[in-house]
Amino acid sequence: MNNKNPTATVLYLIEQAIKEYRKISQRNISKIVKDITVDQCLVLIILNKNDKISQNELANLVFKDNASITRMIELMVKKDYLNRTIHKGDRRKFNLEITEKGKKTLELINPIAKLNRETALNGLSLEEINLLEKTLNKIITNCKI
Amino acid sequence: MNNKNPTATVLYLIEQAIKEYRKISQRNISKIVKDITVDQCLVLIILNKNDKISQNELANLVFKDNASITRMIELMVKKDYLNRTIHKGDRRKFNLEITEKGKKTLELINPIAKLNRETALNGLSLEEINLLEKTLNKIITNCKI
DNA sequence: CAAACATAATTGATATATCAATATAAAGTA
DNA sequence: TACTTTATATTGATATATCAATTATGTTTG
Repeated sequence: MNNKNPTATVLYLIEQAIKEYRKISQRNISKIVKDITVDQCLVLIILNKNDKISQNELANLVFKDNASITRMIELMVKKDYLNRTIHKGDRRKFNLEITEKGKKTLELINPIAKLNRETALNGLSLEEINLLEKTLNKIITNCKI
Repeated sequence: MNNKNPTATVLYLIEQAIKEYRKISQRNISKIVKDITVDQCLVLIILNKNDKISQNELANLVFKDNASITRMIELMVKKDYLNRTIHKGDRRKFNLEITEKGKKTLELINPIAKLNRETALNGLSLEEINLLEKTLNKIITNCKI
C-alpha cells in the first residue's frame, strides 16, 4: 500500500519550507525596498560582514554558482548597489564595494531579515532548532560524499 | 559578539540541504537518462501516481507555480515524455498523459529516485526524520500565516 | 625562461521561479 | 439570458541555477 507521493517525503518538505520562507521574505522586503531580490539582499548582507572577498568566496558563502554571482553582481552594479573595481594584487579578481545606496538599503533590510527569520522560526524551541541543524548537516554530508 | 553570517542560521542550512540533494539527484539521473531534469522526473512520477489531474493540481503537488508548470509541460511534450489533449468536460483544462517513452523513463528513474532518497537520509533514525518533518511543518505553517 | 597547470571570472545554452497581465471558459446571480 | 465573478492556463518580463566551454591571469616546475 505504498501510494505516498514522493513529495510526501521529508526531502520535499525541505524544498517546500525553503520556498515558503523565500516567499514571505521577498514579500516583506518588497514592501520596503522596491527593486531588490532576496538573493541580492543576501549578497549585500554578506559583503557587508565580509570585507574584501572575491566573487568566488562570495559564491561559496551564499551557496551559489560562480556564474550566478557574476550575473547578480552585474545587475547590482547596474542598479547602483555595488561598485566593482579591478583587484590590484591579482588582476583576475575584482574588489566589490557597497555603494551609498547599498548601505542605506542595508539599514532598511537588516531589520526585515531579522523579522523574517523570527517569523519562520516562531514557536520553535532552541532544542528543536539545534536538532534541525544537526539533521540537516547530516543530510548535507550524505549528499556531498 | 554576534558576527555570525545569516547563512549560518538554520534557514540557510535548509537551502543548502535542498541544493545538495538536488545536485546529487540530477547527477545520478543524468548517468542513466540524458535529456531529463530532476523537476521533469518529479512531474513524471507525480503524473504516474495521480491519474487525470489538471496542470493546476499538478502544480500544487510539486510546489510549483502554474507558469512554471506550463513551460515544463511544453518542454516535456516537445521531448515526447507527455501528450497533452484538450479536456472534454472543461475546455479550460488539458489531459496530461505519459507517453511510452515517458513510461520507459519512469522505470529507469524510479530506482534512482529511491536511491537518492536513501543516500540523502542515510544514517538518520526514524525518530530524527519524524522530528525533522515536524519542525519543517512548523516553519511552513509560520511562513504561510 | 617556457611549458604546463591552476584559478577567477565570464559567456552561452537551457531550465526553472515569480509576478503581473491577459485570454478563455465556466459558474453564479440578478 | 445578460452580467459578474471565478477558475485554468498562457505569456511577458526579469531573476536565478547549472553545466560546459572559454578567456585571462597566476603559479609551478622542468
